[in-house]
Amino acid sequence: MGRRPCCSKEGVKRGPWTAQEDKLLADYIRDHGEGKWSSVQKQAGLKRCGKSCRLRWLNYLRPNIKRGNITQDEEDLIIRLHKLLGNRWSLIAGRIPGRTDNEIKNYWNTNLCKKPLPNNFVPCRPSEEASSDPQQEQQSKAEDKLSNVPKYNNQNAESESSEGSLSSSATREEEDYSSHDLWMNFYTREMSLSQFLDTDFSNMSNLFAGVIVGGYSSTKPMHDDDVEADFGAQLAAFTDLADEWIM
DNA sequence: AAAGCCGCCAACCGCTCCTCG
DNA sequence: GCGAGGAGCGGTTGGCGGCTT
Repeated sequence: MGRRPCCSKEGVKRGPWTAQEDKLLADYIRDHGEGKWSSVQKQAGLKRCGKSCRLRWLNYLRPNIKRGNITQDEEDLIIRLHKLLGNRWSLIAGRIPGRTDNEIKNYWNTNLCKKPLPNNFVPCRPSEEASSDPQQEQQSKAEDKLSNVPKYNNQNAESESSEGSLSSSATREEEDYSSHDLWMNFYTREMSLSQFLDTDFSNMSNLFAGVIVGGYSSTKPMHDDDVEADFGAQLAAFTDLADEWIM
């Protein structure tokens, strides 16, 4: 295949993990804690590279991991978060207690990617030509900015979920918000994060809403500098507010 | 029964980001 | 400021099991 192994050292084992290897890794992390992956190989007596150990721990051995059976609520949340964050699987996973980025990514690619989603939302990978499109480039910058949003810790995520408004049975606001109204309600805390994420952004016209809806869709107009400036300001405010979510 | 196909998912790779000296 | 090494992330691959022909 021509692929270079991630660990060039001789004697580093690859492929499926055995129960014995799992035990060695789990014991090591129990005694020494997470991190220092590069020293795991030496100190735990594993013939695995640090990256492999880290992946195995995060995706399989870590406590409180839920496996399989993605619920309808979780699926709804994944769709909404993907709408908001794009392919930021680790960010999405950070907001869904017990799920790993790898599992969510796999679930998306094998299930949700095939499902028809509302509006003009394009859930799968961005098209190749996107990078050469100025509008797409602007959006890409916006997504980069959004990627700075820090992780929403699990307790917060759970408390959000427990409010019930993230569930599929949540009652949607019938109002056709302008994005400004939406933004002011969210900003003044009259609207919770759950309600914010539950909003039907497709009814909104301006760029901010477009980015939230958009993911990788390419239908957003970009006409003049004022619109761009407004978009930038809202996006910056959004990022700042996101910082507060985890406080 | 067997061969081929397909979907799922664990694991790997390459890249970027972060930290530290 | 810069480079090296480690950590983390997203895209991709490949093995395996189930299904179809």
